[in-house]
Amino acid sequence: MHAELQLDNQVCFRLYTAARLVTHAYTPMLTELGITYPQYLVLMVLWEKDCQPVNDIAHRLMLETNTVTPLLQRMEKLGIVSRKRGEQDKRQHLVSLTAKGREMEQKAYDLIPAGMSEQLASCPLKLEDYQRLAQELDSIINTFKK
Amino acid sequence: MHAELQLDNQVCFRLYTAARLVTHAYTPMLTELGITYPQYLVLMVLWEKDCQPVNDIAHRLMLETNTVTPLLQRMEKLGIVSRKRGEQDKRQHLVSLTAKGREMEQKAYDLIPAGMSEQLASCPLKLEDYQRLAQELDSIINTFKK
DNA sequence: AAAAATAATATCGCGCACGATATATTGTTA
DNA sequence: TAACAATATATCGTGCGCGATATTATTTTT
Repeated sequence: MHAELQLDNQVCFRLYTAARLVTHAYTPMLTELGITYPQYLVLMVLWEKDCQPVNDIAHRLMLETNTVTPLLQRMEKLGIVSRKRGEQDKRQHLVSLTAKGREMEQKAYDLIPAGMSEQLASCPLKLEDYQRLAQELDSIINTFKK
Repeated sequence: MHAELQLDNQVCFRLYTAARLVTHAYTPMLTELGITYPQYLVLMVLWEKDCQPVNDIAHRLMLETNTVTPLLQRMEKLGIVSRKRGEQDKRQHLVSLTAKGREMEQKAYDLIPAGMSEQLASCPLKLEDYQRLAQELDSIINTFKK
């Protein structure tokens, strides 16, 4: 009977559930693009700045490289990124978008914002709520990041 | 150059990251208990009400049964839950805590709130922020749940 | 410059999470 | 009551996510 151990009092459980459900809401659009949500995150990183080493991508997404490496290998098989050894530092693997990977930006822009805002129509939160939510999540992320 | 596709503008990426990092913060305490975070969630469900069918546990955690079944099988191997066929409905598997599973509630109470509040000390959010955050996450969860 | 430490990436193993499918039991309908 | 639909759970395959460890290349120290 410890109130601290009740599921309904857990912010972490809500984060865990909200993240799963919102990520899941992306899948119809992402399936049309032929990718998963983590792969979409990698694409966003590369659309911002092409040709980055594995470490930089991992840091940007706050993931371990042993998560990102297999992710990139799968994306390479899909033909959306290519990897080549660094010239000055041969330990690095530089990851670049292929033509297909670059073209997916426009498709994503056509599908995803519309698809998500449609699903969010019934959500009572307003723009300012999302902005504050983003700030509070950033506080939490900063508290726990290494 | 689509602002909608920039990582920094994504609430979903923040949810995904915050959930990962906060869950990760539980691991030192959970390792001491010998369980994982999803297993801890199942325990919280059973501490609230012992002896539940797989479906009820899955609904409470908003997970699919094909996620929960293997989770429970692992927990059975660990000796923290037991499963028996339902009497009136032989399709059901009723999941109950073992003595070990029940004893873990006190251990969890001793370890987890203290361990988490220690790590949260440097987080600028106040009690009222967490309460509003919980409400907003509930709005999001309600919007996307089936 | 050889040896040791560090850094970048990869590999392995395990536990989720879930779509698709299978199996057994119960409920419903013709 | 026999056929059919629905329900509860399980199994299988794939993709994360990460701790532990390995490999190769670079940097630092002796």
